[in-house]
Amino acid sequence: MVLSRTSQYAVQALIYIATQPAGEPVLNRDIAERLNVPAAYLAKILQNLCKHGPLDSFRGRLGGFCLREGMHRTTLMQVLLLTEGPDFTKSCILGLKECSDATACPMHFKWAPVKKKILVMLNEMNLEELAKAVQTGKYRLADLPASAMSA
Amino acid sequence: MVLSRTSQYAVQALIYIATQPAGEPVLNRDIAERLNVPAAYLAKILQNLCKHGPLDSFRGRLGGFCLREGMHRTTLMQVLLLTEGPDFTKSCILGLKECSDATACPMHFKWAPVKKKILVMLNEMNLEELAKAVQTGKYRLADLPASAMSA
DNA sequence: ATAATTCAGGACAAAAAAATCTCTTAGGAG
DNA sequence: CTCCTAAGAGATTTTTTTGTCCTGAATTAT
Repeated sequence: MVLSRTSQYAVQALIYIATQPAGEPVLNRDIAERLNVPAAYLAKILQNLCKHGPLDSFRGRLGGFCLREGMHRTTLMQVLLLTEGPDFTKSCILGLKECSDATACPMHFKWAPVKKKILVMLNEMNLEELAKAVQTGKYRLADLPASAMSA
Repeated sequence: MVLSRTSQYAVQALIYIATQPAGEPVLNRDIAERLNVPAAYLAKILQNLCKHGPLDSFRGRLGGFCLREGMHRTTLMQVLLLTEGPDFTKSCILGLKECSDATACPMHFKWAPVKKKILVMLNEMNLEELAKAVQTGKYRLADLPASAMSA
């Protein structure tokens, strides 16, 4: 329901990075291990988030990925527009190309307000908040991590 | 966002069948044409809806697909549990296997009420209602059908 | 009976999504 | 300067989803 694996990995990774000390790059390898996600695949996703999104990358020793300056407030909506594509918010639940108040599918008027709620929620949630939630220890970013918890 | 193509086709087809006179089987070919959907693929989906769902099928001349007796009130939730699988309602937005109030992902408590609304909506919408909406002519089931409208 | 029609069912093919591999490029440390 | 490390980038593979094809079984009209 709702998100592609790619988007899920992206969001998880960004939240994880946001939990780490700003300015200290996080290794792809460590993120992948922590989230229990394929490292090579995650690398592609992070690459993309660097090109068009809130991430910055550094090569070589002490390299890794960081949130760019001021990007802690990046919303999930902004992330998902990158990972799911720009039509993310527009799609009709029945898959019609054209579905608006004027040309509506039979679910449109029931679905529209619910969809609105989803979009509001995604616009309200940002990485910093989510990271803080994780840092309380009450929430988990991945299934039974098996490895170390962060400070 | 939200539904697989398979589910979209299934819902569209069921609504279309529900708009047709009860007891008069509708041809797969006609549904596919009306919805502008690949016929052979739709056939598989309808087959599945016959085995486990609200549809009934008849072979030979005068054959086709009908809603079973009493199945006009089938909800979208019932349909989607078939097409998306029984875990449809359980899935975590971040993809965690385990995500409940006790073991929550960082989005869980924001997402849960919205998800609830989606599930309520899906439980409230049934084929009969949706079919009636379509019959008013104010809603469309497919993109620019090009072929005939039903009576 | 026979032919025509329609769904059933399995094998197969194409496309998309997810995941892997390999090599290159850049940066830091000795 | 050289080596090591980590991301960049492209090709490739695997898996899943979507879509096609063909043959068989059931039903009905002739």
